[in-house]
Amino acid sequence: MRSATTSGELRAHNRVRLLRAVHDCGATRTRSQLTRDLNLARGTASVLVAGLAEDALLHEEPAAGHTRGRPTQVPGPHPGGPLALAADVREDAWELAACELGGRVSVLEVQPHDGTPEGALASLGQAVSDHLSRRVVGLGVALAGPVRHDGLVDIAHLGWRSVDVPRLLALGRRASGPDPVVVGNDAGLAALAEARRGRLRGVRLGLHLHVDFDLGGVLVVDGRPLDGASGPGAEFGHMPLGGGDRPCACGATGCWGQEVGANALLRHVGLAYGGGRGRAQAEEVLAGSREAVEAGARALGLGIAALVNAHDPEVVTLSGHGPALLERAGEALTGSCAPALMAIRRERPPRIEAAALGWRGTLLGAMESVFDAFLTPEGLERWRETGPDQGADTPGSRNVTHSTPKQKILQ
Amino acid sequence: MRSATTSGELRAHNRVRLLRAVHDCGATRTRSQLTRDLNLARGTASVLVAGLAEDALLHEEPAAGHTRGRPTQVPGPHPGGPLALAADVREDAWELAACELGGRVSVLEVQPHDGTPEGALASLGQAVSDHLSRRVVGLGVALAGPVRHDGLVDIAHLGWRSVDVPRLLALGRRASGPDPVVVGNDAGLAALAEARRGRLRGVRLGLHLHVDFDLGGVLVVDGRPLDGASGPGAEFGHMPLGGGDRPCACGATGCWGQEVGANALLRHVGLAYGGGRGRAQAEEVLAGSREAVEAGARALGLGIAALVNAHDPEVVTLSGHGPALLERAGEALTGSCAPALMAIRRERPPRIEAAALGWRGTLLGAMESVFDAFLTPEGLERWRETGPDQGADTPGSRNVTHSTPKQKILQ
DNA sequence: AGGCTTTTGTTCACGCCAAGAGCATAAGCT
DNA sequence: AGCTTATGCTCTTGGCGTGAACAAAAGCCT
Repeated sequence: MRSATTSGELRAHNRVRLLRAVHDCGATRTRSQLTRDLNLARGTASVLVAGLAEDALLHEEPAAGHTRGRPTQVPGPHPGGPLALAADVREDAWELAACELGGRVSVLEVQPHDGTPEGALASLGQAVSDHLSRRVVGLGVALAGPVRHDGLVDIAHLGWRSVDVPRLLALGRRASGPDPVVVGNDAGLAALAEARRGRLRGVRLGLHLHVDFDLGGVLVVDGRPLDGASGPGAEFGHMPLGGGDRPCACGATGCWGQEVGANALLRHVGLAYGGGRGRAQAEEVLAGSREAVEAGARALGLGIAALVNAHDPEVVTLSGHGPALLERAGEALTGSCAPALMAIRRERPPRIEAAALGWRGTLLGAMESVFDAFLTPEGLERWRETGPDQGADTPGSRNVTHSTPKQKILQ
Repeated sequence: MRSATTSGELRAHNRVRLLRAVHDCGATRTRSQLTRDLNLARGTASVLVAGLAEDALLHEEPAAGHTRGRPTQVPGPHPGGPLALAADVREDAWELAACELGGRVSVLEVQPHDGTPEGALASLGQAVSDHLSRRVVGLGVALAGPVRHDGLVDIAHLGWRSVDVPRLLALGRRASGPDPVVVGNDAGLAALAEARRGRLRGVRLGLHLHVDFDLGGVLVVDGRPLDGASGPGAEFGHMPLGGGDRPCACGATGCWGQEVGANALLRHVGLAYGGGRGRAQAEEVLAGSREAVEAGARALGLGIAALVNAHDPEVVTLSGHGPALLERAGEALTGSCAPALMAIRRERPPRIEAAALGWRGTLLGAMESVFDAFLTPEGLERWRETGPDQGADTPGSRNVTHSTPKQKILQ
């Protein structure tokens, strides 16, 4: 968030701070707590809350437990307030959910698909279209592959090459779709969710690794996954850290991800792998074959050591199949990790933990990415202009200018 | 910089913005340019500049070339303004310099030392003490090894183990030393300098690699090198990216830095290496042995490819011996880099460039690290309180409270 | 039950800040 | 010498957060 330089921007800035605080705590904190936490005067908080309530962004409800003193209120999502649509697209199905401010998720639809870009995205686009309303402030889509800033996606194991996700989503949709449409990869979005509502909360530098068929990972800096120059990063799986030397579908050789994910497990026990099939079998291997699991865990530990040497994160979190590897072969993991650490890192090695949000993280991350775009001075200003819930409470009391047209933001 | 939330902080914030703009451009821009660039009203700029001039932070001089209209002024360092002390400690000598706002450097002393922590740091501490004055707003020290947040430093090739740099610097110094004392490693500081005054200026995500005896490297995010949890990062040299499998002095195996720096060059031609000796010979090898140079360049390129896969930086900059490797064996470098890239990275690979500041970067980075601490609302407030150039221009015109004591900040 | 204490919300006067208009200034240009 | 142009300065204006005074709404105590 760019910081305020004029007194006018101050107000917008404080509106965002308050709304973000409500969102980040899941609408659990009372107004008086928020006032203290944000270092506001009570009077300022009054004005801010009143303004946000009038704009259908907040709605206060009485707090549950009291002690003494005048009872305080808990600001939470407004019944007519903003909604983020979030979609998680996996190899054989997608899931679409609506999320309100504060993070409450309602699953709207789950549908299988045939794995082709068109098959997966056209049906999702239709579902998105069905659930559009003035309340929708954006769509976040999680996909299992590298995403470029222009929305093009490659998913090697599904054979997706430079797939234009926003365009395919728009098939059969009415004129104006959700705005913005944020496309991100599963590992990066899982990391984002973990940073906001999981184990990486409050962590200045964390490392998140997401184990699915492949391995994805990112650094989380000050609560935000680190983007690359041409798109979200999250490609730690394509460094040669696992000790192998297989050619990888990505075009490089010896990629770490080749040795760690579900594909590696399947390969290890001689099953067919690749193409995005075999989730069920992989889970059987994970439960059954100690040897395959330990091999994966060792490769995971080896790479973690290299990344810890280089980046010195405070915590390493694992999502997807990662927690299972940690639970069933934790000693193999740490046993391969420790000797590969620099001596000075061994004194205080980072914690290696299961992510708090598990597989749900990718969907929650898609939601957070939408709210990240919304919870800005610009996002709130647009909400005011497009005017949801117009005139219901206070007819004619506002001078709304319906001037600025919606603008497409892709990242 | 934490952003303003009250109207009082607004002024402090804008003072910082203006001063930072003057510093970052090297005191070249005119007041009218700055006013436009920072989106200030002319009146606001007037007040800000007047205030900063009264506090002995800025001094305006007439601009050189005019066109039409009333001539404008160029704000630059005040003759009694803040000075940053910056030291570059190498294996056999140190250099101490004083830097004014805007970045002009005056070398104060250069002295050889015996390579021991005491030998190097006591004499440097004495020199620092000799040049202390009320104008000094901090000391930055660049060292060739990992630094922890508490100021402890390890330099494997010099045998420094958990050396308490601030303490040794204080030997024989009078009661109050410079404040803050910022200790950083050479690669990280070179990256910082490059981010502010070199090729990484304005780059959102860059990768900087510093080749000396070993190899150091960091990501530069939004103009700042990425710190680790327990200290500045800059340890990319200790990932297994170079294709070797030698045990490293750091305690791990196969470290990339083993294959790239001056030590690797010396080893490649059968000369003694390690212990921080052999800078002259290494430069001869660099000039003479094509084979050794190409081996180093290949290892460098291989690691760069892995890092580009993972992080997707916009530019990769090389300092120390890096530019020589690039110049004398650029094809070997790119030849080993390209095939190790993911296919999607090959389409638009990042530029690999020599750093603009060369070996000077470490010293300049040490300076920037001091100004980074100073150019904050807190830093400027302290300057006001400790009151440089008190009452010279405007005796008794200010109500200065000499209350807040100096406070030690180490990082 | 009634009064007291405690905490929170509301209102308003105040001070501070940046914006912006009007005017002054100092050059180049004709 | 007078005009044009860009910049600096000053003063008024509107907006914002602060903090004090007051009101409100509960729990607590006698």
